[in-house]
Parts: sequence; C-alpha cells; structure tokens
Amino acid sequence: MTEPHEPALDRIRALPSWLLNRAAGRGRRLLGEAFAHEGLRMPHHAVLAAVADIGPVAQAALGRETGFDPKDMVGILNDLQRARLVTRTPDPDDRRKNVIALTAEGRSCLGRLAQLGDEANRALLAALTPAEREQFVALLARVAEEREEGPVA
Amino acid sequence: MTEPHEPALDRIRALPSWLLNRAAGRGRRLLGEAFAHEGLRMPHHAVLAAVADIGPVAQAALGRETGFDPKDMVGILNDLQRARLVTRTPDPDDRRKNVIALTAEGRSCLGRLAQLGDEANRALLAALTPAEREQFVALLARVAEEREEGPVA
DNA sequence: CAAAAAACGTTGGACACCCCAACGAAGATC
DNA sequence: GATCTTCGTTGGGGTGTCCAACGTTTTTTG
Repeated sequence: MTEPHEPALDRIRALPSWLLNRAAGRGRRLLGEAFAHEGLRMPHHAVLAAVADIGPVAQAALGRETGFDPKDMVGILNDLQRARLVTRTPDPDDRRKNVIALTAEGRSCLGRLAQLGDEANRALLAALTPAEREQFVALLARVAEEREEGPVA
Repeated sequence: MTEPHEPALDRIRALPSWLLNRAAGRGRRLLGEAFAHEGLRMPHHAVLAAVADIGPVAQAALGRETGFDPKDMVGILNDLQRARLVTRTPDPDDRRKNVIALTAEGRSCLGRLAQLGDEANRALLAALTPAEREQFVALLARVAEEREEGPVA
C-alpha cells in the first residue's frame, strides 16, 4: 500500500473548479476573438442586448438587469456610445438619470454579435455531440446558479 | 413571424460561454474562501502539487507542467517560499536554474489544501446528484481541452 | 574554440472580469 | 424643509492570464 499519492496535479486538473476555469478561459478567448471584429467585448454584448430588451432605460436599471457594477457600466456605455451603438441622453423627467437607447446601428451590431457569439459557442462545444451539448448546458446552468445555502433551518 | 426576438439577454445568459464564466467565478470564490485559511490561492495549490509530484524541479519545468507563466511562477514561488512550504536553492549543476523542493510543512499543507479544495468543489456541485456530477465533469473535461483545429488535412 | 542560439529566472506591463467605497447632484419621503 | 435614497461618476483593489524584454548561463553550431 502507501501507494504513491503521486498524481496530485492530475487530481487538481480533474477538479471541477480547475476545469471550469480552463473552459471559461477558452470561452473568453473564443468570444474575444469573435467580437474583436466589432471592437467590442463580452460585457458590451450583454449590455447591448439588455438595452434592446428593455427599451430606453436608465443606467442603474441596466446594471441591475445585467449584474454589472455601476463603475463598469460607465465604461461599457462610454464605448457603446462612442461606437454610436447607443445614445445616452439626460432624462428630462429625472435629471439624475441617463436614458440609454439603442440606435439602428446598435440593433444591427447586436445581430452580428449574436451570430458571432453563437459561432464561438459552437466552436467552444465542438467536442460534444448535440445531445451532449444539451445535457452539458443544462447541468452547467444548475452549477452556475449560486443559490447560497439551501435549507438552513 | 418577426417574433419579438426580445429576450436577447436571456439568450446570452443561456450561452455556454456565459454560464462557464458564472460557474467558474463561483468556483473561484469558493476555492478562494477555502484557501484563505492557509493564506494561499488556487495557483499555489497547483504549484505545490506539481512540486510534490515531480520532486525537486527547476521553475521552468514547473511552469511547463502547470501551464503558468514564468512571470507568475516567480510570485507564486515567492509566496510558497516565504511560507516555508518549498525551498528554492540554486542548482549547482546548472547555475541558471533554481531547484524547488517541497518541505515537510509543504507536504502537510498540500494535504490540507487538497481536502479544502475537495470540500469547496463538493459545494460547487452541490446542486447535482452524484451521477450528474460524474457526467458533468466528464463533459466539462472535454470542453476544457483546447485542442485547436482538429482535422485540417 | 569562438560565435550564435537557446533556456533560465526576473522585471515590467497589459488585459479581462469582478467587486467595494465615496462623492455631488437630484429626487423621494417625512 | 430636513432626511434619506437613488443616480451617474470617479478612484481603488483583487484574481487569473498572457506578452516583451533583459542579463546570465548553458548548449549548439559553424
């Protein structure tokens, strides 16, 4: 016995946390390359999609919807505004707010981003069969949901 | 037709790349909290394990084994050395190299880290049944392997 | 054997994503 | 009218990943 518990690194490499980091990094790289054409990145895609979904909105609501920090939202919207994909105008009804609205270019860009994102995700899961992909995504979604502490009582 | 392609954000949130990012972030947080007791982080665990696996080794070989950048390896080893978990001595046979060796404290710490890591990973996959966990990890491992470009010829 | 090439550890810097604290301006509440 | 909250903004921190360059030492090569 006392079998050499040697492969400590292999054990780590088989850990879900390690694999998730690797896979996520791969996904980030693929998405990044795909979006590079538009000069945008993942957060831009999400925010642009959110603006498309919930019409003209204030930044704070946008942040609540997407989960981005207000600080980061500023930068993201600066980029989107500079690229003429959204407009940012003061809200006359509430002078604290900025009304973020999608432009025509923004809508078409969003379409391209969606397609690019889909392609990148197809490449990301290229190693799996369609059935496996479905299974994987379903399980992954449950892992990603962070419902802290379930039954405490 | 022209069915309201409204839920653009929901589509993004269902993307594997998005879910992977979320799940990986959750894993990083759990691992980070678990390892905080030892004052270490994920990379330290990996490098410590690699040193345990392939005996006294040079930093470069360690970097090749673990996939860490040489620049980052310096910092990681600085931390491990400061914590007396490894020793870093000049190699007499090759004065370019540093020989990294595990200390007794390093070995016991590695054992604790392994246990903490396992616990955190258990929490990470708490939402899945044992059978699902196995399936998930198997699929995830295939997604994480980044074998660029398969059959080109 | 001398010159060129490669590997070693180190430093400096960059990027992506995530999170927190504080501030002035403006609105809501009492 | 004073308090409290929300809004956008600025400043900062932290983790993980990656690249470029340098001086030193070893290896390869002409």
